[in-house]
Amino acid sequence: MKRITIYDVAKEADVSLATVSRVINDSSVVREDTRQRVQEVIERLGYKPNAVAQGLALSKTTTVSIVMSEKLLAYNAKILNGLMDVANIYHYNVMFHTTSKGISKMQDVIESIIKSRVDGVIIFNDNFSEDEMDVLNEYKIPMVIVGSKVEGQNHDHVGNVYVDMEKICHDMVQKYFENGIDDIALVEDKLNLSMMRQLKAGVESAYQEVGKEFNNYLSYNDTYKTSYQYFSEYFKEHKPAKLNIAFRDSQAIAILNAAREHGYRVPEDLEIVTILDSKYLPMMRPTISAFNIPDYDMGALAMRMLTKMLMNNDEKGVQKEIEIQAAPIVRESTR
Amino acid sequence: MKRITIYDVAKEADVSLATVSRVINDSSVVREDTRQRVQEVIERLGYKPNAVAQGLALSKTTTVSIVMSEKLLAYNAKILNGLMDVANIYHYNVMFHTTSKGISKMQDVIESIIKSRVDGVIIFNDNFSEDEMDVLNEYKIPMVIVGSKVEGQNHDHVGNVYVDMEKICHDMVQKYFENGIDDIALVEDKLNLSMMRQLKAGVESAYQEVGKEFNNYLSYNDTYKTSYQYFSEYFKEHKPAKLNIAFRDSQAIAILNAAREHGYRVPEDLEIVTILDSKYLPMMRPTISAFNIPDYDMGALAMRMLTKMLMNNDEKGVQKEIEIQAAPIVRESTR
DNA sequence: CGGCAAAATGAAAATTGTTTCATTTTCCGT
DNA sequence: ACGGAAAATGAAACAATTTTCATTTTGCCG
Repeated sequence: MKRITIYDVAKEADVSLATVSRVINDSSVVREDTRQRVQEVIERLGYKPNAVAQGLALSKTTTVSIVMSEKLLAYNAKILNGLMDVANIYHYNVMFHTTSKGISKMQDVIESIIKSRVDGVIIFNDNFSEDEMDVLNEYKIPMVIVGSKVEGQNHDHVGNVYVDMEKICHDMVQKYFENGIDDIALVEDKLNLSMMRQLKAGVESAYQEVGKEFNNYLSYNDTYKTSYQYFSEYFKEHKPAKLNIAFRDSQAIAILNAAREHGYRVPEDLEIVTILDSKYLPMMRPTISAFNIPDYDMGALAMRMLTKMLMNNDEKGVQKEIEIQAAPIVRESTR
Repeated sequence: MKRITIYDVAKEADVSLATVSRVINDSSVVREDTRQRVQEVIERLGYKPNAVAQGLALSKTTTVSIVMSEKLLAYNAKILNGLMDVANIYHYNVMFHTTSKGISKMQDVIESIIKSRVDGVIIFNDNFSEDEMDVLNEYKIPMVIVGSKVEGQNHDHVGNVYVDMEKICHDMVQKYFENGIDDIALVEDKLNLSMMRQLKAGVESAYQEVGKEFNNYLSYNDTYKTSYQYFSEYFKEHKPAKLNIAFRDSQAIAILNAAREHGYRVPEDLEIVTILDSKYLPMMRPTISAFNIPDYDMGALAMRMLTKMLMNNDEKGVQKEIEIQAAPIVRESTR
């Protein structure tokens, strides 16, 4: 009933532990006939090395942690797919951590990351403070931060894969100015705060450049339903702005549905664009414009960066910062 | 630069390893003043127990594995949230595994689960064969299978949390019969094969009961786009069935958009219902009917079941089978 | 066939905890 | 203050591997 250990294999094959260990780890210094003998015993007994003991002996768990908020997870499974595929390719295990209000705080996650002795961590920029980063940094756990640009960090073993939405949003607004449109509204959001900041910065700077101030913020609603109700009310008293910038699909759809039910036409009376693309946008009538942010690739690149950092112990020659380009996807809701 | 171990703490606090271990584990047999002294040293040195060494010493990792296909993950992040929340409550770590065609096969996942010595596993019914279950079962790793009913298994440490769609689908079709409608079409899907089987079985049995045979299957298309194109073509030559049953949102939306563009009215000319609900269904015009499957709860219940199995070593008194009830959500696309 | 280098193997220490069992200390009643 | 029981502590074994260093075996050359 006991699990089979390296001892059992050694005894059965009449060799020492060291030799068994060597054949497990493909060490080249073992003679071909003994390798085969040991291998045969391993298979016959169904021996599987204990990764826990290996981890202890090697001070290396071949495991990386991924931490993201549950909200983000629900919205962004594709980035997780990218992370997982690359982790699998390099045979890393992944410990998965989520933060959610009430149940699991960042503090606890960090605690368990440290105790688990994972080799590295992937962490999403949002709801993750400077202090928390410093804690992990003290333990010299290589990490890559995904999502948006980390400012002013100069830590040696921290990588960063991000999209910069600021410029692209700035340029979009500028283009509307060129076409004589400056009646723009922006829906606040809390899904990804750091990206939201970039968005706001981009829009505001475009306004500043023409000597105006932007402050047409529409207030945040967590769900589609409340958002839709809000806009339904809002459009009773206000004419929609000519261009409406949302952050995620449900907000954009809320504007679309509410506006149309008030008799407005999209895109003739108002245009709608959202930052985060989703597969549902092309299903709407009219289809809704967005930006293409290659989530899967971001995940894949981030994990690849981390594996590189883990392999190069010296950490030379590993690019530690990658900016992903977003591209506008023009559909029927803008022109 | 070296990590602080229990030895360092013991020496600094002038006690034995055993005592330090006892204060870490809240053993009650240590005197209050020495506990405080040790605790103070632990904090001063910033000692964090090494979970890997603990795992080795205890033959227990306080870690559970979750395995699901990437496709399912993209569709069903909520169930993962349920799993994670409960895992966090009981302070279990989670190893996350995905299967994806090409990159990571179930075989490899099982291999790494065994090597990692996790305490238990949560696994989704789909693309997971009887044989594979047997392998895990040989290692006596407690597991709960989520998603749909596991037939004919009688293994001692296997739990099952599932929805049974068969009856509810059967009843739905029956109701349409009562209203004189028997012109029904069903869209094939491969997202969750076992659930799809239930769906088919339910529909077919309803037909059989009235002495007819059901075989109006519409073919499977992986994406919204191909699905939409398919229905656009299809409706050129065929009149839509009176009731169209899809499996997931994108298929239902494809039917909706294609049908309307051919001048059909929903729900007057055709009704549409989909098995899996999604938050986008209420955003459509008309809104689309579905079934409420409480994903979050399913995840939470599954993980709770597993934690119970892990705590009751005897495994008595743990309910090992839970059937979740689905409920129809009637929106505008049916009546 | 002896000698020697190279290759293969093994013994033992190291990794960081937990736990059992023996020993020491404390506390209590007298 | 003493005996004995109870409580606290410590020494050592144990968990399953890797790795270093010493030892043995092999192979080759003269």
